[in-house]
Amino acid sequence: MGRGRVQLKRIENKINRQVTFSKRRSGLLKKANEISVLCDAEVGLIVFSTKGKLFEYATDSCMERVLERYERYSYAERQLVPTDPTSPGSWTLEHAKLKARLEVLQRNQKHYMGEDLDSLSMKELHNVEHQLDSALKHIRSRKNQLMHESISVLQKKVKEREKELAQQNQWDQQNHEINSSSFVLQQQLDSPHLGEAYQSAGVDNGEVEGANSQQQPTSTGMPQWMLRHLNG
Amino acid sequence: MGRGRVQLKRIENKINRQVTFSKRRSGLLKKANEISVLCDAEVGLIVFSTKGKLFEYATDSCMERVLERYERYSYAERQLVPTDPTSPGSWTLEHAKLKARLEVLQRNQKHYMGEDLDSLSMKELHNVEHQLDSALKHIRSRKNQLMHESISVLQKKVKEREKELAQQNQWDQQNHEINSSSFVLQQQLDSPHLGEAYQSAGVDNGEVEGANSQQQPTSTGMPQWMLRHLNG
DNA sequence: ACCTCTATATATAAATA
DNA sequence: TTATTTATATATAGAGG
Repeated sequence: MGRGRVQLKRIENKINRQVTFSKRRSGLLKKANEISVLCDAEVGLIVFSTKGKLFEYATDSCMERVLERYERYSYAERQLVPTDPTSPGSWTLEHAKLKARLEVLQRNQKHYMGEDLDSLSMKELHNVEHQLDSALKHIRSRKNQLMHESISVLQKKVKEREKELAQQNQWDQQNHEINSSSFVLQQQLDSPHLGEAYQSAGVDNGEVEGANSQQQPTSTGMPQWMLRHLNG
Repeated sequence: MGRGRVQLKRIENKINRQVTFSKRRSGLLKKANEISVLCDAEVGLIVFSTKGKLFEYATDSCMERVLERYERYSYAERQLVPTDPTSPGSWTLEHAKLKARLEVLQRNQKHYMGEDLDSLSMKELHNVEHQLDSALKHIRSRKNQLMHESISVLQKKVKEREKELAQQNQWDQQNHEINSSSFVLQQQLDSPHLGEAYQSAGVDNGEVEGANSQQQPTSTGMPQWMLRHLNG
């Protein structure tokens, strides 16, 4: 892409290689983000430059999560490190126990993530479903709580501001100035509809855009300023 | 790129999303390979589709090496698990890694069970909610599938029984005996309304894409006799 | 799901600042 | 190094098999 074709082989000129690396790296990260957002895919991208510098992209900025999932995915195939029988002692035992627990946890987690369901009976499916349903309720409740707390904080701030402005108005009274904007804001925050909006936003689609893509509009139904306030 | 511009947001049409995913995925893998070769970089790329299928690229086809390097790199910064200096060697490191992963998994699992939510930010809550919602859809879909299979089996059995009874009726014809109970049962299973009930009970067939979460009641709408049959 | 065929949108090599 | 410009090479959206 560009003025000249490029052979698919190492660029020998060091300067060109560095420049190309810089350009293509940003292009690659961009595309990784795009496919993640556009296609609802989970992506992890790791790039080490020749000199060993690290660049990375991960859906939701959480490489940990991607790698965990990757390891879980290829766990079954890889036979997880055939334990070395030569190294003796309780260390090996400890280690084996740990691995066993890890495996159990991972299997469970798979189920909680809706994967690997074929091995479950109908009854087990029922159990998991109930568990997840209950968890979802807790989570939505917690979200609601957070949102209400945020609203309280905001309201307090607005009232303080209201007070300040009132004082200022007093001072400016002789000039017959009227500050109407603060009144509008207060009304918005007092409106019961606002609270309802948050409630439905929480229940509705749990979609959250990738942390890396700040440009796009949110699909949560929440206004940007609210998300920004809440995300902290 | 292409005939129309594309907003950087999730493609809602699921067909288009899938097609775009396929195209962009190959493009992304290609570019990952190109930068790796051209610029002598070490690259690891992991992509999970919405449905959980894994695609990957790694320099020299060795994701293991890339991930190890990555962990080493970010270990230094993150000070994860201060290595015990008394017992040296890779064993300790391996062990520490295992423990760290176990801890992470346990923490995650708690979250997936709706516990220990206070430590989560709003964004993280959103993510967990989305994940659980998606998992629930998979589980309900799987349940549905099981139910349909069971129904097929039952129908087959009933038809066999029907045949047997028909023969018996032939033999008993001279006595003018009529077996009415089998007729009733056959009617129940043939009723189209029954099938519809199962369809609406779970997620409709394999579709898991729709992100919107209906906090539908956990109850499946299945009659007890069906459950009893399926639970085995 | 995957391929083909365009018209366009993007990415980027090379030159330049 | 990093940014801007420009000419081309690629990638890919949309439509149809």
